[in-house]
Amino acid sequence: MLFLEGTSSAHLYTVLSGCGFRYKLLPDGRRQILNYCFPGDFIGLQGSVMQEMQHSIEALSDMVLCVFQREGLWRLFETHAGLSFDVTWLAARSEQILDQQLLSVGRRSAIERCAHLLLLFACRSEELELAGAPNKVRIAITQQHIADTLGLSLVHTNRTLGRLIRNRVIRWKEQEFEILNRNRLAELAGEVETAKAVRPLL
Amino acid sequence: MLFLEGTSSAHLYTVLSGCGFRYKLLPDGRRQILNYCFPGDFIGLQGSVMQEMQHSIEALSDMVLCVFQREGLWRLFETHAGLSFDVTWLAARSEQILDQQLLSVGRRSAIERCAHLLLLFACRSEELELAGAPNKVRIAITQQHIADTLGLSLVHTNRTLGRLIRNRVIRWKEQEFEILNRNRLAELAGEVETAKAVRPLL
DNA sequence: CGGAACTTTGAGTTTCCTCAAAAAATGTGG
DNA sequence: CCACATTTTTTGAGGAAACTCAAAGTTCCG
Repeated sequence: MLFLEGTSSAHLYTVLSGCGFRYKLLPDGRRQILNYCFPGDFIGLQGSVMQEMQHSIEALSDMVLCVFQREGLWRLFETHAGLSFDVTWLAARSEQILDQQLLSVGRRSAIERCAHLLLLFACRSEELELAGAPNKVRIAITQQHIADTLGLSLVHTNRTLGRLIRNRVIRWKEQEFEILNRNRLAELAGEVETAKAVRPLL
Repeated sequence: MLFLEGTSSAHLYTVLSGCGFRYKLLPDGRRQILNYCFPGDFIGLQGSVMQEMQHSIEALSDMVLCVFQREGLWRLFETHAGLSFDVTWLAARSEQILDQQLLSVGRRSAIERCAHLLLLFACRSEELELAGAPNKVRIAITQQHIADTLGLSLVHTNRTLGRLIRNRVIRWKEQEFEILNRNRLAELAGEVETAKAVRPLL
């Protein structure tokens, strides 16, 4: 599944299962991943509200989406105050996550960025109760995805993750990583873990 | 004027005049500016919707704000579908700008970041019709602000801007800069200028 | 006029990048 | 289950972008 930037997609989606990510490209191919979309997330609000999408979306695993008609958004606001409030809640929340990423990419070192991202994945995973075991996160990404999320090169990302692995802060096997030393990770990220917010169910 | 992170501000604001910026700090003082707030922008949606603000705000000039009660937001959704739609529109728009910044900070070189930011300022300034002369932007920021917006050090920012000035791409005097070669700037930024969106007036 | 804030420049260092290639894992068809 | 192609991870080496420290100019402002 793939939506391309610039297309005026007529739809809004809610992720029911699976996950994917939003990203932007520069003309020469450099890619920046903006955020990840997990179940419960809303996709396409920008495209619904603005003229066209300014980003692209790609799936990491099979996704099941609930589709809304774009024109329906306006009707939703007229007739379902509660739901439209939730839409706005989700928008505010994803803005918060973007804020965090921007802080990370702008001001944290490579190892701090990795620590913060892994912690973010862990938090979201727990929030969704996707987690089988605690501190284990199952997500189908490659190191290239991590590099493009953190604004680092693939090679440097690999070396930095390697450092975390060698120091027994995390473990990384196949499509899953495990946090061995959460305190150390939080210390590196330099941020208090975010209080879990009650998420509305759309 | 200053709002501190973590405080549970009971208010929502619309900027009527003046401008400011949102930012986050790391424990050791590193600062990342998230975005700038110009007239018409909405401040505090996150704080209204989530438990507390995760960022701080600082004014660059005297600001006149229109204050809403936080509890009023829910009532607004119930009674004024049109206005609540606009609130969401503004949220989607600021998310778009955050996306752009994230791309910039993550994947552009120092000179590309500067070019992109200057262009962004110019676009917003024109959109607001604050601009006296075309290609002139009046904004009360220091190079430290630019550095903290772009995730660069002050020294490197200074050298990079110096390069743009020496090459007659821009001019910089006091609280105002002028774009001398807009094409070159756009070329460096590597992005088509965004189509102007019709902004709702709150 | 003097102090504070901001800009500019120099010098040396570090982080992160690119290029290149090997090793390991994954997937595919026979 | 194996041979082969592809993708992903890992390692080495050298280079460039950006950083830090330090200090000198400038401008701003009371």
